[in-house]
Amino acid sequence: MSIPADSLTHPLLDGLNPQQREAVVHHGSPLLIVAGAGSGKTRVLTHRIAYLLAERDVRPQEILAITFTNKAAKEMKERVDKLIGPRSAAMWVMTFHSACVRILRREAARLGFPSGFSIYDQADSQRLMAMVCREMDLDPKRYPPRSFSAQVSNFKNELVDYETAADRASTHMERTLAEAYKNYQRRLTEAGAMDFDDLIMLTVTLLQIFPDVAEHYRRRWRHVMVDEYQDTNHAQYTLIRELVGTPELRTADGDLVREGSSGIAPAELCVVGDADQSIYAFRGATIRNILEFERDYPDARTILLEQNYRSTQTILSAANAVISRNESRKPKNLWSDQGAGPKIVGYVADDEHDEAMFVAQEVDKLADDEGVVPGQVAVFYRTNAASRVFEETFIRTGLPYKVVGGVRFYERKEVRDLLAYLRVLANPNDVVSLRRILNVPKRGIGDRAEAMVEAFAARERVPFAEGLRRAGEAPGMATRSVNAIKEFVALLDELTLKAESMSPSELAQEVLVSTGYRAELAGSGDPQDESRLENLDEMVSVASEFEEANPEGTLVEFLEQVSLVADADQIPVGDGGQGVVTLMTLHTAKGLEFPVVFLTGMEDGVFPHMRSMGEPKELEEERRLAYVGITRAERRLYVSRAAVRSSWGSPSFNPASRFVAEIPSDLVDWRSDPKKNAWTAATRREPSRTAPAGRKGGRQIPSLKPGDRVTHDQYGLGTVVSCDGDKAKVDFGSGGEKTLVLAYAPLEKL
DNA sequence: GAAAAGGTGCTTTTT
DNA sequence: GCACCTTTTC
Repeated sequence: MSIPADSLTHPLLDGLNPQQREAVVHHGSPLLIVAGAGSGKTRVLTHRIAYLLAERDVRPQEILAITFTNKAAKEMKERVDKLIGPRSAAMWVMTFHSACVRILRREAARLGFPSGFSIYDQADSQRLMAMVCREMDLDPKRYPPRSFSAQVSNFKNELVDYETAADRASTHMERTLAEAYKNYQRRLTEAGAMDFDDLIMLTVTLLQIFPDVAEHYRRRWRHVMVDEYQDTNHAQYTLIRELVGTPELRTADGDLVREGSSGIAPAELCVVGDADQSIYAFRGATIRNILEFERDYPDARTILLEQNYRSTQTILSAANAVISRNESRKPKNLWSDQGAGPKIVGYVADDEHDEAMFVAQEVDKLADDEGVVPGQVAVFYRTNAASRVFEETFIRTGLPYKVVGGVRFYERKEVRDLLAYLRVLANPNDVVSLRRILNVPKRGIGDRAEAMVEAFAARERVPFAEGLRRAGEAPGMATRSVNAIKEFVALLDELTLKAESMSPSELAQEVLVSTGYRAELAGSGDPQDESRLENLDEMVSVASEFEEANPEGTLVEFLEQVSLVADADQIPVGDGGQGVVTLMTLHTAKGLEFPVVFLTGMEDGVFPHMRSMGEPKELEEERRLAYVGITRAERRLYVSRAAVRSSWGSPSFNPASRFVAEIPSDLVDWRSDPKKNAWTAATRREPSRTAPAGRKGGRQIPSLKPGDRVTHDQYGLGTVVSCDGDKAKVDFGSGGEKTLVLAYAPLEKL
C-alpha cells in the first residue's frame, strides 16, 4: 500500500493503531503479523476478514481462516457477523483438522477410504498400536506402545511415511518402530479409520498427488489466514503451502528454479503469531515456521504489533525480563500506556496447603478492598495434579471455582463406550471401537475368546468383524463363548438395522437400552455409576442438540463433530455476575486473559518442570510458558511457591523457580513472614544455569539399597539393582544398566 | 471369566 | 497418593 496506514479512514479501522490498520488493509504479498501478547492480533484478523468482505469484493466462500481451537473459530465468525452483518456461513473459519476432514470426506475414495471413515483420537491410536505391538510379539516393557504411538505421530507431523522411516532406521529399535508404523497404518486402513495426524498428512498427500484436486481448492480459496502460526507443525506448514500455491521462481538471469503451482496465481496468505508464545514444541510445533517465514515466502511483508492493550507496565516489564533470557529469539519491545499499576505480589508458603489458603484469603481480601469478583480471578499451575489442593481448600473456604481441563467429558469411559457403539454402527470395520465394546457391558466374552477370534481372523486373513461372525469355526473355542459372541453379533445386526431409520440421539438411547448398559448402571448402588448415568444422558442430549442444529445430520457427521469439537465451551465467559474462580494449567490458559492471576508452584522442579531442566531447549519452552502465564494478567499478578511440597507421597524441598528470580526485584512486593523469608533465603540462592535442582553446594551422598528409586541428571529415572560400598548398579530402563560411583554421580534418591 | 491384590510410573494437550 | 495395568486368586 502506498497510502500511509494512519491516514486511512474506514469504520472498520476505527480504534486500531497504525500497524493494525496496515495489517488489515495489506494486500498482495504474503503477510506475517508478529504480535506480542495482548496486542490484539485476533482483532486484526477479524477486522481483516471483515474488510476483505466489505471493501475488496471478496466473497465469503473465498476465505479460509485457520484457528487453533474451535472456540476461537466460533468467536471469530461471530465477531465478523457483528461487524458487517451475517456473512460467516459460507466462510471456512475452523481448525486445521476440521478443514482437512471436510476435504477428505469429499475426496476419500481417491485415497482408498470410504467417506464414512472413523476418526481416531490419541487414545484410540494408542489402543490400535497396542494391538499391533501384541501382534508383533513385542515386550511392552522394552517397546512401550504409548511411546511407539507418540513416535509415529511425530513421523506423521514431519510427513515421514513408514517406508522412509524404515530407510532411515539404523538401530534395532528404529527398525522395530518402522515395522510397527507400517503395521499400524495397515490396520488403520483396514479399520477404515484415520488418526488425527493422518487427517493432515493425508490431505497433504492428496493435494500433492492429485494436481486437479489441488487446483480446485486453490481456485476456491483466494484468502488464507492462519492464527497462532507459531504452533503449526511441519505437516500443517506444508498443507498451507499446498493450499496457497507457490509462485514461479526464477534466478536473476531468468532461469527457472521452480515451477509455479498449476493454473492459478497463489492465494493471499496472512499468518499471525508470537514465537514467544510457542508452548507446544513437545507435540511437534516448530517455531521455525514463524521465524523463517520470510525465507519461505521471499516477498513477504512483516508487521510488528508491539503495543499491548491488556496488562499494566509492571506486568509487561516482568514478562519482558523473563522472556529476554531466552536465546535465539527476535527481540520485541512490548509496551503499554496503561500505567505501572500495582506491584506483583510474591508469597512463599510453608507448603502447598498454605499456598492454596493464601490464594483463597487473597481473593477474599481483593473482593473486600477492590470489589474484585471471583470470576475475574484465575489460578494457574503447571500440572493438572496440582489442582487438587486448590479444590480442597476452596471447597473448605466456600470459594466458588471451576476447574478447566483435566478429564474431559468425551474422555470418560462410559461416554467413550457409547460412542464406540455408535462408531461401530457407522463403520463396521472400526476394529478399535468394536473390540472396546465386545465385552461391555460384561457378556462373557473374555480375553481368551477375543484372542482366539483374533488369531482365527488373522489365519483366515479376514477382518476381525468377520472372524467374530464365524467364531463357531475357530478351533478350541468354548461353546459358551461362541454363544455369547453369537448373541453379540445378533445384537449388533439388530442395531444396525435400526440405525437406518433412527436419528443419532434415538440410536444412542436405543444402544443404552438394548445392550443393557443403562440397566447395569441403574442397578448398581455405586454413586459413581449414578454420575456415569448422568454423563450418558448428557451424551444423548448432545446428540439431540446436534440434530436441532443439523436437521439433515447423519450419524457419521455427528461422530465427526464429537471427535473434532471437544468440549472447549467450558471456559467460563465474563458474565456480568459474580462468576467463579478459574483453575487451569498454564497451557490451557493460552489465549485467555484475567484481571487477577495467581501463578502458583513457582519452584524449580515444579515449574520449570524437573524433566525440562536438563535440556536447554525444553527449558526455553518452559520459560515461554512462564511468559504466557505472566501476560495473561491484566491488573494484578501473584507469584507463589511452597517451601515444602509433598509430591508422590513424600515431601520435597524445592528452591524458588528461576523464572521468579528473573523478574526484576523492584517489581515484586514479597508478602511472606520475615522468618519464613529468612528460612527461604537459604534456598533462594541463584540456581546454576545448567544443573537441575538439588545439586547445589553440600549435596549429600545418597545411601541406597536395592529397589530404591533414583533420578540421574543424564539418564533420568532408575531403580537401584545392587549396591557395592561406594558404587551402585542402577537400571535406567531404556537407558540401560549403569554402574555409578555414588560420590560423583549426579544421582538423587527419590 | 471376573474380582482382588499387586506393581508401576508419574508434564504440558488440542484436534 | 493415586490411577492404571498386570498378575494372581477364586
